[in-house]
Amino acid sequence: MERLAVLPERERGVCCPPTITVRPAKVDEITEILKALAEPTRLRMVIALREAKEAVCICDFTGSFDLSQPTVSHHMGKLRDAGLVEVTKRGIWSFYRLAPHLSQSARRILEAIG
Amino acid sequence: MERLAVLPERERGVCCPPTITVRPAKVDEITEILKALAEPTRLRMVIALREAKEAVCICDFTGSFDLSQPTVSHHMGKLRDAGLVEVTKRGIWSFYRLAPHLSQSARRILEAIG
DNA sequence: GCAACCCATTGACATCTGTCAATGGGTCTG
DNA sequence: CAGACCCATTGACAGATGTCAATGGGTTGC
Repeated sequence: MERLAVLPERERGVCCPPTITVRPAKVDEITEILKALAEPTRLRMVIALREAKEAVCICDFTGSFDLSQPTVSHHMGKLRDAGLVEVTKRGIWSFYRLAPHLSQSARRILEAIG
Repeated sequence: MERLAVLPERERGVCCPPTITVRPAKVDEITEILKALAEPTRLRMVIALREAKEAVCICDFTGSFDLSQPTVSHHMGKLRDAGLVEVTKRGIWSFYRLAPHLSQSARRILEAIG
């Protein structure tokens, strides 16, 4: 009721394009980060890496997630493509951690989730 | 180099499942929010609504985004399904605003973007 | 050298997603 | 009432995405 009162007055055929202050490049950057995180497995991976004291290898995730190893590897690759995680190989293992130099956007989003 | 030193020691065949502290229900909730935002058009819509003083109608977005009206409506429907926006109809217009009672997760993510 | 192990890539497949044209419902003006 | 306007839904289609089996490369231990 009272809420209707604050609706703007409008005239037929006249629209009011909203002001978009964000630069298109930034929209794309944030979208890429959000796309990487908008999947349950990848979200759990990132949260786990955020909490982890040490780097985590693929076999650790393969053991705890109910997914095949290629699928786990595929998701980690997406996170890597988005620049959110970093890999270090030693011996037969690939150890992953959150990227140390994340953009401010990425850092803020990672802090906001979970 | 020095980074290798902090890699955990591992034994073949023995993996260390990472600790997942987040509840599965919360993972799903956050994933749904991120999925809704992980698209350029919807991200711009949400940012515009966040900046807007007044509610915004579909025709406003249709005018400024280079997309057909059904597509704009489709994206707004996704934001509505995710509970991020709220609609009030008056006359021939549908006015959208950010949902007034967002979950804490949603609020934190919305603050982190843009 | 050989077998076991870890991991990434490829190929294949079903599902999801973004887009538009067409349509129809609802509302206002003349 | 008739026409113009705003919007949501439907149907259709191309492209992206998540998943696994199969494969191969690289490394370690025997």
